[in-house]
Order: sequence, then C-alpha cells, then structure tokens
Amino acid sequence: MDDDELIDALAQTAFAVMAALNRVGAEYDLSLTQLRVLGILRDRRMRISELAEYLGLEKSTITGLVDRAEKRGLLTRAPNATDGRAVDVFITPAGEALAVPAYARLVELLAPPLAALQPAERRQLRQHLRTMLGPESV
Amino acid sequence: MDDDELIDALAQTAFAVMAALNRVGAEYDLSLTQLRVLGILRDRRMRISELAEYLGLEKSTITGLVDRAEKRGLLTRAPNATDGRAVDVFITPAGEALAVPAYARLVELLAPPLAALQPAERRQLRQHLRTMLGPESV
DNA sequence: TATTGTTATACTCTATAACTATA
DNA sequence: TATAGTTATAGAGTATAACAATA
Repeated sequence: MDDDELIDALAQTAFAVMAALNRVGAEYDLSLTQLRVLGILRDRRMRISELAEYLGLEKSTITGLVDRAEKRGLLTRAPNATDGRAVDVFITPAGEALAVPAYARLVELLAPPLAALQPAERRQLRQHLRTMLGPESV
Repeated sequence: MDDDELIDALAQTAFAVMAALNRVGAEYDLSLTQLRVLGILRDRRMRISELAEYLGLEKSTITGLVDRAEKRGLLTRAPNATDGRAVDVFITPAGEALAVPAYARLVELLAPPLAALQPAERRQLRQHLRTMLGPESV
C-alpha cells in the first residue's frame, strides 16, 4: 500500500523531531513535557486541569510536573480569581529566559534537514502539514 | 520568519503522531520505546549495543527494556555466534503477533488526518519528508 | 453531589557508575 | 586495555486511588 510509506515517513519524522526536542531538553535540563509546558505557557496561563486536558495527562501528573518546575523557579502557581478550587499556572521571567533560547536551539537543530528542501517545497510541506493538523491548529 | 511556522507545524505533527503512537501503545500495553523496538526487530535482529546506538539510549536502559519485554515473551536473547561478549535480541512469534495489529492500528488512527489531503498531496508530502530525512532513511 | 487539586503509591524509563566476562 | 552487557541506584514521568476543599 502507498500510504504505508507515508505513515513510515511521518513516524520517522516524528521521531527525528522528538530527538531534536529531547536534545534541546537535555541541553537545558528539561524533559519533553517540561519543554512543551514552557512553550504552551509562554503566551497564556492555564489551570492545572486545563494543562492536563491539553497534554492528555492526569491531573496528578501535572501536579508533580509543576512542582518540579516551580522548585526550579520556571513556573508559579496562583489561586484562580473566580474559582476557589482552581489553581492557575504561569511562566516566570526565569522560565521565559529559558524558553526563548531553547526554541532558538530547536530551530538551529532542524535547519539542516529543512535545508534539503527548496523554499517552495518548504511552503508546500508547511501547507500539507497544516491541512493534516486541521483548522484548530492555527 | 517563515520557517518558524514550518517548525511549529513539524513540532505539532510530531506531537500528534506521538499521541497516536502512545495511544496504540496504551491499547497494547506497550511504551513508545517498546513499540519502536518491536517495529525495528520485525525484520532483523540486533545486539544490545546496536539497539542502544540506534535508539540513542544507554546500554543499561536497553537491558531493562529487553528484560521487561522478554518477561512478557515478546523478545528473546541469544548469545552472538561470533562474539562471546555480545547478545542478540530478536522478536518472538508472540511479539510479532502484537506488532502486526499494533501497526495496523496506527494506520487506522492516522487515516483521518491523512484523508484531509488529496492523493497527489500525500505523495508530495511523503516525498518532502523523505527528502528531509535523507537517503539513509530508505 | 460533582469538580479541582494534592498526596500516597507503584511501575516504567532513563542515566551514571561499578562490575564481570570476553576480545 | 577496550568492549559488551548487567547490576545497583537514583530521579523523572506517568497512572490509579483516596482524600480535602470548594462549587
């Protein structure tokens, strides 16, 4: 079947991108999930349960994740203004100071494979991926 | 910058594919790495150190990984014929009996997003990903 | 009653360091 | 001496179940 090869290519690409993310994470002493949380919280704050839903993890997992990041000063908790049960999580300046160069490092690591494509091909690839991901990804 | 959006799309795609792989893994009680090892060993045997190098993990990590898979009857060890220090790892019939439907399940999970692309677009996407991954990925 | 978050517990994944056996 | 693999140990990520506080 033809699509099997596309799926193989997608899986290999996913592993390659994950390897780059893991490498960035290792350089900044962050796990994949920590890196992801920092990226998510760069432009918004979220409640514990929202983070859990967004990441597809259990609330108790987020508690531990935020505990460790908070201990390092990368994230902070604050009680939610309107719901006394809820806890907002947001990034600290120190967290942002880590997230920015980490993202730049990811771009750097992915540059060589992307350079194998012509600019027009890169635009096509981006468009196809977006189509695949669907409108909610924008 | 234009490439930032491509990198975002690549990262989101990678997370989406990983989510599908994790879901398949959960359904078959396999971690991402276990799933990956089963896929790798479907058509070849490898030594512990080769697996470590291929996966970018430490040998001791592979030892534990293979331990658990062996306990479940999915993989087996055998002494290498020519190097008395080395250990070959290969998949068992039970492991294969798990790997085949697991892969089918992955195809099933990725079918809906792929259906958003026309056949010609899918071919283009596959080609671009392959170009990115480089010749050694074939 | 239902929801939010935390705690306690347990297992897997991972790495580092020390070790044994073989090359 | 160097390499292959295992063991011991430790920390992070994850889930389940039980719980307190709030809605």
